[in-house]
Amino acid sequence: MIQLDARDKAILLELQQESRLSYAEMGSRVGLSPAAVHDRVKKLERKGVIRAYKIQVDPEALGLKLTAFVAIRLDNNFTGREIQPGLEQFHQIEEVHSIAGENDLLLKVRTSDTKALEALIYRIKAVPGIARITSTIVLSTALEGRPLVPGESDESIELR
Amino acid sequence: MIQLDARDKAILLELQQESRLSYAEMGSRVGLSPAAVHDRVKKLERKGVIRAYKIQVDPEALGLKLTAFVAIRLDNNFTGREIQPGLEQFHQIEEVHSIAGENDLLLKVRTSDTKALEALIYRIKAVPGIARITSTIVLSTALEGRPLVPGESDESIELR
DNA sequence: ATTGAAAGGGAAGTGAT
DNA sequence: ATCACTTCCCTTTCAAT
Repeated sequence: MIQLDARDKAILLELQQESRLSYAEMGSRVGLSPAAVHDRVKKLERKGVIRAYKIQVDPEALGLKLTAFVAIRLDNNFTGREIQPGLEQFHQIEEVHSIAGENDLLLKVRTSDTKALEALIYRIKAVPGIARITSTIVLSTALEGRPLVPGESDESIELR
Repeated sequence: MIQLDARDKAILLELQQESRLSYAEMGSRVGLSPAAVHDRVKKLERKGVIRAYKIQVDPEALGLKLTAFVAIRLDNNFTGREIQPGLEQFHQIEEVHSIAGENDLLLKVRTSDTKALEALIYRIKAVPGIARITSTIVLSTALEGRPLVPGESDESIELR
């Protein structure tokens, strides 16, 4: 695993919230010179810790007023890996997770409305290997896109 | 709702994948001058279509090797809104959705391992109003952080 | 990791179509 | 509303210490 010191973590935390900060501004926040911050950021990019620079868009502004989680159970002779290409074609699918439990896949999807969700579900059902679909509609989203905080190796010691 | 033309959508699609593009580069991609792109981006920021500029971090690099979805059922006399402040304190919670169905809330959480997840679940259980927790562990993630594509108002016509 | 210098890009204003 | 151009200033980038 990659070693990150407190300053790397501080930099990552800042950039997860506002990636357009100048190196000077970042430097004064974490206590480093602009060039030093620059070096660290470039290293984090090279190591793949920073995967991409993106914008977060308001889904509603794009007309995507409905979010849903779609759980999929596969036929016994299919794997998630085989199904995946058939799912990628649907741009409404934002995430695809392989999961443990009753179902095999969990998708996060966004559509304009229930009608579009219905259409999407029918098309997903047509993908070979899919046995059952269970959809859960999101009524509202309280938190989303929170910055990831590095896992402390001793988070569990508070269990007693 | 905000009106977005084809060029706005093209700009948003590009920025969702790479937000550090120069206005010159963006302009040549969508067929506009740098200044025109600049104007549009600023407008999209002002309208709130662009919510934030962020980096996407590799969770594993931060030691977050476990992702899970935690479904919560509330006691009948509690609402999701009342519970939310009690959940925000846990930085391991990346998303909180209020949902329809058997459960009331669906959380996306990230921890370093199963032990840390166990500790988190116990602490969530201590939040007043929470009746039952059902956790689903993510085995692998095939897709995540896909760009949102504007919802076409006629997506459902393919249903027949 | 800091300093300093050079190159590039962003922001804002202008006038014109 | 877009374009082409110009200006200034900040930022990025890379060299050297």
